Amino acid sequence: MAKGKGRGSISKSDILDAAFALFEAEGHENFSVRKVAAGVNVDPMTVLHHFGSKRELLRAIADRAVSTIVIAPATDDWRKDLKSVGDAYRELAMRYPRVFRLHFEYHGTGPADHKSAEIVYRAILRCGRTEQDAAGLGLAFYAMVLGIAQAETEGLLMPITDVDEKELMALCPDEYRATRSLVPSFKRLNPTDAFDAAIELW
Amino acid sequence: MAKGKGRGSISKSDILDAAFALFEAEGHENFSVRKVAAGVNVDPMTVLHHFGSKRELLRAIADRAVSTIVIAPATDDWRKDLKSVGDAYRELAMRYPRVFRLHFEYHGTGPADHKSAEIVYRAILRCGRTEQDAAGLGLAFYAMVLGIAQAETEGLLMPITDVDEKELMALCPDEYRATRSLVPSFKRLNPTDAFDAAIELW
DNA sequence: GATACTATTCTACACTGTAGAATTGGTCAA
DNA sequence: TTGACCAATTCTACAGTGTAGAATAGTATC
Repeated sequence: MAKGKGRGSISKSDILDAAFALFEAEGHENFSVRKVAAGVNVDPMTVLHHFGSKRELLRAIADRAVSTIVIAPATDDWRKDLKSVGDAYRELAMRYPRVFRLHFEYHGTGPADHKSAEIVYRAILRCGRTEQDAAGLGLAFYAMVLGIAQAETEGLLMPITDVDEKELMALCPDEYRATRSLVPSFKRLNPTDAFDAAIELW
Repeated sequence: MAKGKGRGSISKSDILDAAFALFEAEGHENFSVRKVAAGVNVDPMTVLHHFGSKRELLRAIADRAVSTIVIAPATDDWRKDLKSVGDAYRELAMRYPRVFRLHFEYHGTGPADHKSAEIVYRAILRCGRTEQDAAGLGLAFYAMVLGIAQAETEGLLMPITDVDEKELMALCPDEYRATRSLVPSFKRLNPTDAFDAAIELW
């Protein structure tokens, strides 16, 4: 069963596989180079030899996640295109919620992938924006999509809990009139609907 | 000069001050309980005694940042209100770029503060949304604002560098037509204008 | 076979968070 | 004043971290 310890018995991508799985299973805090190494029965320094440093290993994990995004090709409906890019990122976030955070850490909030960026820019240009506006709006769109996707993984774009409800209802009734009036809506919040509503703004 | 080492010579909030400053100066990676302790000439365990754990100390740092936000009171112009909430978060992000990240970690992407949330919900309700839409849009607005603020701290909502320009111009001219056509606009991108344009959508 | 090279492991170091015990100093009751 | 109690502080120790640098093993080229 045990693979020999000789050279080549474990490849760089095997290590990345294990690292990715470990990160997604254990989260950032409990992730360590040594655990990755133990998982593939290899010396910790072997991991570093292949990836240079823990930081670069994490970057590789983030890149691997992004590379699994599937974007639908552009259509003739620009809003639909925006939505499908957004959906792709949301889907990624739900699939790998923990790894998704790394994306923020290593790519900030900009387009990590030229292909999806092109779709976004094309869509925004097509709805009659100036080029200067389109540049800024494109990045803003990304920021929104990633923000929403992350909110979803954190459980913030979900129906509020009873505890939350109590907290909100404890607020001063006329100082927090709007907040309180929305409590029933927060209770039946649907992430997908919320996301769609946000896309409708564009 | 040296404060006595007796009890009470260093308060919990002194420690928090030092921790905050250290985090903002050194970043998440180089932050440690032991360094905080050394900075105020105290045993590391004293720090933990006051805050329970490193994690809770970080949470306290994040809370302290959020508590410095100054939100302009609501006006009769709802869009102006949205903008001023957004500006407040952007300003916070620019003031404490490193600590700002913690906000993501500990509050996700939802409203950390009921006061600013109330302004947002009130604004969105006032422009004729249904309550169900307003609930989702309110959270989406937050996600966008925090996303943009973070993008700005990462240098992504800035004019692109010559290196970036080269990379973009190396893309296939007709597959990436939109991206390439926007390059001049990316070069003279103004973060504030971009943010304003995004607010205009609402 | 000798050489060169690269993947892998071994060893060691400085650093981390924090559990648990020991100590110090202040406060209040007797 | 003495003693008891308690909270703030420090001490000690431990298991774990990333990784630099040296040692080793295994493969490919001459």
